[in-house]
Amino acid sequence: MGFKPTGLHHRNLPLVLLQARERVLSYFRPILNANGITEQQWRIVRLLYEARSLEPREIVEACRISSPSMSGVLARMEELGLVKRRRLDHDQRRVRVALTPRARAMAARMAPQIEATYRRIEQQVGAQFSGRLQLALDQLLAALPEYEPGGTHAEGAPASEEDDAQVGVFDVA
Amino acid sequence: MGFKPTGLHHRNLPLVLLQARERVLSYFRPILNANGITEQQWRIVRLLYEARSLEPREIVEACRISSPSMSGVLARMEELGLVKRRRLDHDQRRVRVALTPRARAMAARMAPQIEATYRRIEQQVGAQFSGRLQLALDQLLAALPEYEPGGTHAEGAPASEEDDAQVGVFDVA
DNA sequence: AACGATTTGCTAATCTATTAGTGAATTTCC
DNA sequence: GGAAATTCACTAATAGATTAGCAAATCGTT
Repeated sequence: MGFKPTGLHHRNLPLVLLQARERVLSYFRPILNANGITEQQWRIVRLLYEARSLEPREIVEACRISSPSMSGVLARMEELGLVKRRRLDHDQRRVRVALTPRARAMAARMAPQIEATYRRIEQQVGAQFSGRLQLALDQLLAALPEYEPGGTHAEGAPASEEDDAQVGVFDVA
Repeated sequence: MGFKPTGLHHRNLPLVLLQARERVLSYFRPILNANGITEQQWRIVRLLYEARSLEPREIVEACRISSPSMSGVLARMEELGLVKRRRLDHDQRRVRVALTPRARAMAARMAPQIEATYRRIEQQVGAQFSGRLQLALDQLLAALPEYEPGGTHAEGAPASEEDDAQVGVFDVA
């Protein structure tokens, strides 16, 4: 048989995750475009819509936007009148970011469209499957610590092939 | 209770997928960096390592890199001696891309490291869970068609809340 | 109080993404 | 056979990612 010995037996998991993300995102992109907002900007708007105000490093962590990028993103958003930044009194290094009333109004206007889109997606793939996928991703993030190239101390409890029945959520009948 | 009526009841699924992808990718990034190759370049190298030669539009589709980006990416890779491009005789528009021997050697050298990293990840999260997550992502991609803003014709069989038992793979006991 | 180390936000340079648009070659339809 | 539409690769402009590095403020220790 035309078997090619590439030695790569595993699928490209980061690529599959990228494909899944882009597929889902294709349903939301029209909403973002209609509101003249980028993907990253929406992640920040949505976060601040629920958290009221945060510091840049917290937004960086939650939205997975790199610190250098965040600087420019927040500057543009302030320019657009979406957020306002103010220095903290007791620590002049730090900054507090919050949505402007205009941005809050936009988020309130977008929320029902976003929710309706999630319902549409759940209709396509099944609500139960959708929920279980969410859970699976959460479990992955919980079980798989961020890898740091220099870190010699192994964190997180490794789950072996034998004892992963304790994970439980995806057990088949 | 301090309940905030934001109207956003669903988690940010694209963000969770992004977090999962970046978490997994953090394990592979050192390998890519050690070989002086970017993420996108590795996706292309890996694809061509198994497919021998492809046309740009096929690589665009498989690697989720936009067509305009692909032009620059391939030009840089050709500059670096990773790929070679040649026009097709019977159709002067089209191009055929293949790895150089040097790039094939690099891929062969990287393959065992990549595989070892997958085994390490499976040790952390459990091999069964890892396999089921792969399946879940494949099912999502199969059940959820790409959304196109102008498309009036609904494709793909929608799975309702009631009949999603047919999905089967994630059924609990 | 002062020193060094850390944290925080920022800038700079290079690469990639996104969107729009151009030109050339091919296919389709008449 | 020829015109129109489509396909394909590429270019240009703006935004974001990545890496490295910097200055200022704070913290910890002495």
